[in-house]
Amino acid sequence: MVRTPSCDKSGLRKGTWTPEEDMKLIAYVTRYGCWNWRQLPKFAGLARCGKSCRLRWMNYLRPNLKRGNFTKEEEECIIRMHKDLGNRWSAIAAELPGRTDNEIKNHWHTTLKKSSQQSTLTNEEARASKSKDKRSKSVRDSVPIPNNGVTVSVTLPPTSQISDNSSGSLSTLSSSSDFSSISSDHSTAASMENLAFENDLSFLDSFSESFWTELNLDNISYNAPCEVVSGHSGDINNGSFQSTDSSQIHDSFALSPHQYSSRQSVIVDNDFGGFLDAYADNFWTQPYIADMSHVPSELLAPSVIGSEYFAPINEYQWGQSDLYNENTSINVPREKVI
DNA sequence: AACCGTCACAACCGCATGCGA
DNA sequence: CTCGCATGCGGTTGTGACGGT
Repeated sequence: MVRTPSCDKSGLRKGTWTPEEDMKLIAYVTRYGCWNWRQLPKFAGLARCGKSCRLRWMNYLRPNLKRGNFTKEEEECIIRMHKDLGNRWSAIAAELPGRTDNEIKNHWHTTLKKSSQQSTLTNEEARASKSKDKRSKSVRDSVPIPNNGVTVSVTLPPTSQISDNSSGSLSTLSSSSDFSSISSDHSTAASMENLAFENDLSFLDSFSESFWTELNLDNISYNAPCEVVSGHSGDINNGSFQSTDSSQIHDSFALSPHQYSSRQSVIVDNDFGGFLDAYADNFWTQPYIADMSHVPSELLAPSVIGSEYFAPINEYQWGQSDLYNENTSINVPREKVI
């Protein structure tokens, strides 16, 4: 089967995203959702391939992403699940809300993998020492041998307690006998042996206390006090929005004090530094308005032709219109609420 | 100060999979 | 059933920051 290239190589930007690009993507996805990643960059005014946009959104710009250092609990979870699942990063990420598979994968390769290997070695050393101890004990039965492999007993909750959706998708180590999906590096003898030490995370203690200092950036994730706008729950991209309190969510634009007067009226604040500051502090309470001047008028949300009126986003509803269907390429995403 | 190696992270690439025409 | 498209996934690469020499 011939596959058309996902990226038209000509004229498309690659590499690091600029704040301006981020802003355009955020503005577009916030407003219209990701109805079609491939078409999206065209309408969002981005010289990127859809794949790049999707990656950027999923791995970096999504509102409920937890950024910053991994907590001890998260790392323990990753390590344990990696033992269980191997390199199935997306499955691991599913158990860690706010973390992306890419983030977990990177963290594994840069930090946890070494620690895990170190742990394996330590365990083997400990075992070797133990067996040596046994043997010598049987011979001498008196001289104590210091155990270099520090073994700290860590009681971990069973997988099912980590996340309530683990049933079915994950199996605990004890019940999992099929490691066929486990990657090669995991299926090494050492790793397989290490399976026997599933709860032995002694290596974690080799890190200094400061290592575990949590840079808790939860506040960055969306947590705006708000109320729901009827018709949708703010669910962009399959549940990206999750309010952390009992309040419900509506479009970020609905919170906006800004009223803009024309389709061509655009970026409220061209200060990208300010944009990033806003992103860090109260991102989802601040409006970002994309330059839609390049978008054909018929593709934009309804506006009153001939007037300067362009309806704020909270006047539209998600999923209420037959015109909006994420499986189609028709990109009139919302209908106006009369 | 300059160079170099390492680390962490963002982004890219190719393949797999699901789905609709 | 085949084909083509959209998206997901995991491996790999690129790059900037940082510390050591």
